Amino acid sequence: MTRLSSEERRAALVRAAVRVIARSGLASATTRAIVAEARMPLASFHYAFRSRDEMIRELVAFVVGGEQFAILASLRPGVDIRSAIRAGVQAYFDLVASEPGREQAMFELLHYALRTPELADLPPFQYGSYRRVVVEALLAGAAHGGVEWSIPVDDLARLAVALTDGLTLGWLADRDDAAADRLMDSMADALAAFARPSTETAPSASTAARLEEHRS
Amino acid sequence: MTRLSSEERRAALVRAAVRVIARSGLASATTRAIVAEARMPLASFHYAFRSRDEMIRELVAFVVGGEQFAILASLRPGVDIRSAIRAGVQAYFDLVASEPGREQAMFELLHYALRTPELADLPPFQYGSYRRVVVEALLAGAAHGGVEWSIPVDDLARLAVALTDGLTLGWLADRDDAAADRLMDSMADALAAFARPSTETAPSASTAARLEEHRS
DNA sequence: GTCTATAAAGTGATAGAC
DNA sequence: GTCTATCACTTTATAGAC
Repeated sequence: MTRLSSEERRAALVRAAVRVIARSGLASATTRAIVAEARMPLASFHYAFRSRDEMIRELVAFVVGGEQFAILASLRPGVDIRSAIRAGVQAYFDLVASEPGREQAMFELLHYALRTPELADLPPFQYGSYRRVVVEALLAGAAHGGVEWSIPVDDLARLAVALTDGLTLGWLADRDDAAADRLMDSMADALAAFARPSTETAPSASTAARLEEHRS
Repeated sequence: MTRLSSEERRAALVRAAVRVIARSGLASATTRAIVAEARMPLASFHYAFRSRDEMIRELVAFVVGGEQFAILASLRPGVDIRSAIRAGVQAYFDLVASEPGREQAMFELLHYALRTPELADLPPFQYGSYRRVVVEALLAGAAHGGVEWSIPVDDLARLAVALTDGLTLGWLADRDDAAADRLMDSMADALAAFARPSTETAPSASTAARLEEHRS
């Protein structure tokens, strides 16, 4: 093994931890369970990480960064904004339904971080990251649909994230697929109600302006 | 002490556990921490409860039952439905903001129950209970405001619960009061959009009919 | 450098003295 | 009935053999 294995070991432990947490919950993700999943001896854990919390910090950054392509990948140009939103929400929900443990893990990590002072910076990072993805999707959707948003896109993103969180929690609680389907219809209606026909002749210029505004 | 103290002890331990969980999280709510909070010897815990999970089961029923008066108490007859919704959401949020640990505790209990097969019936009970309260509030609000809902009230309640869950999680993550305020405006707009002028001449009759329908 | 073996501090649950 | 004392086990983290 080369010296590079130190960095690789950290990554392997993080990936193993993600699997353990998704399968059995954060409380079951002991250092023993993680090294067993990664097929390593116990001491390797503290060889790679100073503490369990240090690994969790790296794990959150890893998972939050990776989770966000599904929605963006579901964007389809040329459809009306209500359909685009409905499809995007469906894509997110399909991801949740196909791997519920993964989404449960994200919530468990949030609540653990909220209770751990050393990890206090993770929740704002996690939700800031969610909103940034949704802002991009909303701007792209508006541009494709020839509409503009009647409230600041940051505020609309907050609403959309709140809705998806609520959708997820409600479905995790009772696993009612039909109810989730109806809820997604309502979500699409509610969000699309904030769209109005674009006043700009060049939609892309409007989009660029909002992007600039968002960067401030 | 009379024989009644057995029942009282259970209640005292549950109340102590609620305080410990709200203050320090579910993971810190060990049997030792709970009996210390209740000023009891350790053995009293297993004298009152067969196991820690048995107490958590009783705790969830206790807290879910008690949490629900704030929204209903905020109902004000005679105002338009959008204002009524906005005020109800604000009342809920004020409760969350005044005691964030309590709401965090509800989420932690949900996720713990989702990971504990013996407690699998608690999440549906918890969210069913939330929705039942919101259904009542929505029906009362519609009756007072002279409107009716354009989608089944059960579905609208699901949307409302999703929104409040998302509002709570987002605020817990970054504690942005101003953003929460704007989000509550959007929530009220979104929910009020599902109201339309009542077609019935007697709103109370319509309300009674829907209540009957809901009981089926 | 790597890992076995162990330390030190918790945990839920009980046996047995009062 | 009540509670002290303790069991059996698990946890994170590390010392020290290889």
